[in-house]
Amino acid sequence: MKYKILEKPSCEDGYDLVQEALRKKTTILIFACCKVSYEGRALSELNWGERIIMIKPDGTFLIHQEKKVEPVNWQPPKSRTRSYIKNDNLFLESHRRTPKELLTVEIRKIQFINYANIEDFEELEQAGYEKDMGDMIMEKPHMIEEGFTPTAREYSVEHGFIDILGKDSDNNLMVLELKARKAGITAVKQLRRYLQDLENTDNDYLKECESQKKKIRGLLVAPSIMDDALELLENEGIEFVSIEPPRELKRDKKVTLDAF
Amino acid sequence: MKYKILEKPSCEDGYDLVQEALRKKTTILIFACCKVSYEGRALSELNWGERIIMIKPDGTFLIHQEKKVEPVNWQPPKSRTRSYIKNDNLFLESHRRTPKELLTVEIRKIQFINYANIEDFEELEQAGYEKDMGDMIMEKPHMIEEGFTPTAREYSVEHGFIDILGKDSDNNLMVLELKARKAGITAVKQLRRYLQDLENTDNDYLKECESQKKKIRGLLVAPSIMDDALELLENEGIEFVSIEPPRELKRDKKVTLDAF
DNA sequence: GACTCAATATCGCTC
DNA sequence: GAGCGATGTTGAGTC
Repeated sequence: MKYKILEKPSCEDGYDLVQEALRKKTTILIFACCKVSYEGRALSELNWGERIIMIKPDGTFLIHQEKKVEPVNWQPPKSRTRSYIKNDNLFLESHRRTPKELLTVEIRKIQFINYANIEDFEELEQAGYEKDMGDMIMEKPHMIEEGFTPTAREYSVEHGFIDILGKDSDNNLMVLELKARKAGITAVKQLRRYLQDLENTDNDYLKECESQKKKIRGLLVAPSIMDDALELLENEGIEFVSIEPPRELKRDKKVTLDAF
Repeated sequence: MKYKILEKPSCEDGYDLVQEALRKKTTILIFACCKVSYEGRALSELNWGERIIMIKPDGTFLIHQEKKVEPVNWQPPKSRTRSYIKNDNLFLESHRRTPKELLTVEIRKIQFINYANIEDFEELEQAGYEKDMGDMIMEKPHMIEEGFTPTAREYSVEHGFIDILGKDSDNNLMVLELKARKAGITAVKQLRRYLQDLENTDNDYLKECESQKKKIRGLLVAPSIMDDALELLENEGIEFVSIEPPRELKRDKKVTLDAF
């Protein structure tokens, strides 16, 4: 059966449906008056009120109030759900091992409850992120400037990773910090710290640069930059390169490639 | 009416129910075969498949697949939902102004659809966070050590805010960095940066400290600490104080206080 | 499993 | 509305 719905069932009938749904590994939706308590990484209590409960076949457990994107309480995938009747109420428990977390829902009045056998074989295709930008720049380094040659990606320094490291046509070292959205002052500070890290590092290549009087150029690469960030960047002698993150889905790309 | 459910309705009937639900500002749940596209801060496409759609009266729009805690696509509160019929299919659009974002769902087969008038006047009560730790330490400073006196909270320095600033019994300056969970190396680095910031700041009190040969003590306060963080901390001459975040709900506290 | 980093992060708070 | 920090962040990739 694809799905089953019970309207205003007793807690006992609700319990039977939950058991059936868990056995069949289906997705459960409940609209009910409930009370919620959580203990684990933190501690929380939510008094009686109506909410929507969703339990997914992967163990995910969500409780939504009528506001906000985020669930008021939840458990992550691989949590174990069990249910029982106590004092005529329906209890749902979701348990996680590491870290030890327990979510307990006490239901006293079910408005409706259902389970659904979801058939979905598709995955989200997306674009427009920092990684896509990095991929694009590695493929087409001339987007940064003529003669730019990337030499490393995710290059580790004291305070983090430099997104892209490379050389310009004069063999100056170039340090690229990528942002997929409008760059703020934090992005400039981050890049500044990486540049300091590089200067403090004992690195043969850098020593060679120094002996040849090569510069280290810092470049912030983003679609746009905030005013205060631009000011700090100019004071620090860092350059700004405006590049939009690629807005092309892989599927579109694949289609384009297939055409040739 | 508290709620309404339609099983396997036509897209036209589904459209009517959506319109009614939007007018009544209720929460909508739909289990249907749909196709989703999003364009805004990023870009995404999700091909035909069955999902659960939730639209809340605050404008929140969620699309859940059968896995994960996070929705596969969504819009935040205050988004505007509209619906229409095109090519015999039901379209749902959720639009946001700033930043400009559009989520479009095309539904070709509805398994069930309902709206629910949720009554919920409760808010989540929680404990076990960094803020609770700070409150506790401000109330009971001797938890840090005998003679500790807090002087400021959220004290602003170049790279951020010092959680708690204070003095020990010898009038040495104490800089506390709080973490509600196991402290990692980033917490130590953060504290180290704040200490550097303080030393670089032109501050009368600090000058006075210097003239009196007072020290600046950095303290990382957390329930526990990772090995590498402990190593760095010891090298930096920073102290570690183990304190568990308070696990007491405000309601419990209130009851306790009322008892006296 | 632990660690690191990005995210359409979301959310609450301050300015 | 922008900016900043915390989050039971989640999720993905790497080691």
